[in-house]
Amino acid sequence: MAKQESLRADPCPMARTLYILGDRWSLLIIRDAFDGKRRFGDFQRSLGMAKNILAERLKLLVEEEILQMVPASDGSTYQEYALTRKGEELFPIIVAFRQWGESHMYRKGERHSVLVERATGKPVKRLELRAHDGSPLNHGDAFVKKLKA
Amino acid sequence: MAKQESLRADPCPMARTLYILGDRWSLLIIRDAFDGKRRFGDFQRSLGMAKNILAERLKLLVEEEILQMVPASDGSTYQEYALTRKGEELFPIIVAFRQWGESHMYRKGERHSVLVERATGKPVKRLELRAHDGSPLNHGDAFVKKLKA
DNA sequence: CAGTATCCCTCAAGATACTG
DNA sequence: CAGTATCTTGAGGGATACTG
Repeated sequence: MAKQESLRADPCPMARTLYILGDRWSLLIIRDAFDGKRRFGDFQRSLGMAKNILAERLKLLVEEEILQMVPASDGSTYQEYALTRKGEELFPIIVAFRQWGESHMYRKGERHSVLVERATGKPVKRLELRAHDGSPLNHGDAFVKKLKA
Repeated sequence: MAKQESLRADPCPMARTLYILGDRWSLLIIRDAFDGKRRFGDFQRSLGMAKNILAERLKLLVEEEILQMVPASDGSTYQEYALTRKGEELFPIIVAFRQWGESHMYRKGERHSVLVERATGKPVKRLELRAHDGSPLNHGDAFVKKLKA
């Protein structure tokens, strides 16, 4: 058990999403999933977190249909955790975090990993939001429209 | 006090970012900031969180130069919290969360708020990642390239 | 109004042992 | 190997009183 239930029913989409992802581990698990990890032990060794906590998080992520359990790709009897379509759609969140971190969380000269295009080997371009007319959409150019329940 | 120091020096940009944003409140504060809120009391009433916790979070966000304190826009003696450039660049993260939440955290028919373009009034388009050749970049098309320290 | 100072408590997280 | 079960700890968070 865990996780602040009040967020779950919040009217704001961000708050609801934070019910699942608003902690120190979930996004790192998902990062690892995008990185190709699928086995309980892979996550556990990669993240160095306690097994019961990992199990709890994985359970929530499966319940929320971000991960699904599938038969192991090798012949073994175990299950693996694979991203669902819903989980794959978290990719922009992961990339947004990565890119912001790359830009702002390193001292000059300090090296870090980079996300590159598989096809070209070039660093991935910045996530950009474009308006309907094709121009860049900045934060001042959008606002939240409240809808009545 | 608070916040897991180990993440702060992690080699992964995502992990470092989670040192600041990986909790249930920080991103909601920033969402409110994008929504135009600037005063301590605004945040406090909007989020309904304890004042000491809010003060703690605001302090970290100022230390990390995501918010800065500026003189109040009205004549009052108080300070306000404004997004820095670094803070404004969190916009894609906020939008990515919002859009994913809108797509996946509501039952069919359940209404929610929408982000619209100020100029056109149309809903903001999906954040998309494009490759250097202009084609859509999906999660399988990119990978993390490790750099040696 | 915008915080700070205390006190308290829950729960997220860790450690470890155990099981199919 | 992939978890579950237990126990413990500490930090994240809440409530409230106080201050410039």
